[in-house]
Amino acid sequence: MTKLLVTVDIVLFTIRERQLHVLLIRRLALPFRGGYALPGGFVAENESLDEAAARELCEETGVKKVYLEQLYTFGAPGRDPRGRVVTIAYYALVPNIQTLHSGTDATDAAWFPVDDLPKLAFDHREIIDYACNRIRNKLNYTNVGFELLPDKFTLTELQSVHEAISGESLDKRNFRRKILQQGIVKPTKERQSSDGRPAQLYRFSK
Amino acid sequence: MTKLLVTVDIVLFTIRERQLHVLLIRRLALPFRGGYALPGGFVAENESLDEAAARELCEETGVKKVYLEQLYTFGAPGRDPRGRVVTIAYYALVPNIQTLHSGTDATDAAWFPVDDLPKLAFDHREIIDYACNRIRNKLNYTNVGFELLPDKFTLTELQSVHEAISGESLDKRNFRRKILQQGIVKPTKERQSSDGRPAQLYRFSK
DNA sequence: TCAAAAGTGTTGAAGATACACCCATGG
DNA sequence: CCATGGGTGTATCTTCAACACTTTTGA
Repeated sequence: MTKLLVTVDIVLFTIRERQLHVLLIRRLALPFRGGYALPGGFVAENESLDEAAARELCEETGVKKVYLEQLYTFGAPGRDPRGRVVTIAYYALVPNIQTLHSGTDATDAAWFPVDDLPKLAFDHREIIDYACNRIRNKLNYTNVGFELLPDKFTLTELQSVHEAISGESLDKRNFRRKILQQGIVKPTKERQSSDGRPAQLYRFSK
Repeated sequence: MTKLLVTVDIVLFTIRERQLHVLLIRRLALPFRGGYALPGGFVAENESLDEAAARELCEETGVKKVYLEQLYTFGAPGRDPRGRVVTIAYYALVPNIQTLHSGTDATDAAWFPVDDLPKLAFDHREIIDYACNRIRNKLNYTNVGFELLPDKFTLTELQSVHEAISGESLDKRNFRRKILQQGIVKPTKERQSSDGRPAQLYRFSK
């Protein structure tokens, strides 16, 4: 009946410059002071795990109302030098536009591409790897990609999200046919102009 | 930095009479004394979560060396009347032959078909439902079915495992073709006699 | 008129599904 | 010889993969 320290850690993903990025914060406190780590913290006595994850994410990054899902629980005895700490890992998805208000706990919060990460505190590297695998698999059987895009988006942007996550490039025609056949997006009346021909903007239709 | 009680609970599956069953134990202690619950118990200070799950499963049911995989972590504040308890749920698979040595903690350990469960303690019903969904999904992209069979088995037995888990009946010829094409089983030199024509025994080839 | 990205169909291969009869054994 | 479960092939449909040119806009 020993009690243990219980934390939540969150792998927050976004897409920037066609690459999958995760948010890391610089630690102010020991251990690993000055090192990079995932946002997270201790679970309070009277909150659910999901609530704790949402609260910590908001406190440390200012990010609210995001797609948040439990990932896996890590509890190897040696994973935290302070003692026995069990952490319930979550992952979260946000579109790129969100601005990051650094909260009180964390100093610098910064985005890193998942295939160019700095040295990480604790077992957070392992947690990120696990999250990357999960999101890759999830892409194959769900429409999780929309959580990484703004309300309105072009099909090319959606394709680019899929490519960033899977790491493989897709055929434009096959991709568009598949998405449109599924009927999970509907066109808006707007178009997006950039460099060449303006693109139709779509919206996710649940 | 409050410490919480941390437990593991294990959903142990097997197939009996062409139906998916789970193992439940009758509780000796309060709360829910005399009620049915999943095997499980507190995580000790110096063991990993996987170790805790394997240990508790062995202590309460005598079952060793099984397929064991972490499922999900349940931690709603009101889920245990004794106070705040976070549980890391696991699921495990065993062939039917295993005999159950009731350990010291548990009295009656008994198998129940998953679609005819008694009233359960805590949120264990929710945990079992979650585990059933996981194993059903897992069947589609892995060879998890073999864990529920003895070393040697017939293709009809394997098919029956798939049918018990998915709840749908499969075409014999299509099923056999798919399994044999995958090359994941190899025939042994033995056959199994029962009522009609003896069946070829196969072995799983990693 | 040029550069840049959007948009659009067809064909072939592979995989999934539906379907019915003969075979080997024990009693 | 009969009951019981084991074992086998084919035709069709659906799904996935490969592949290149025309269109619209802004500069």
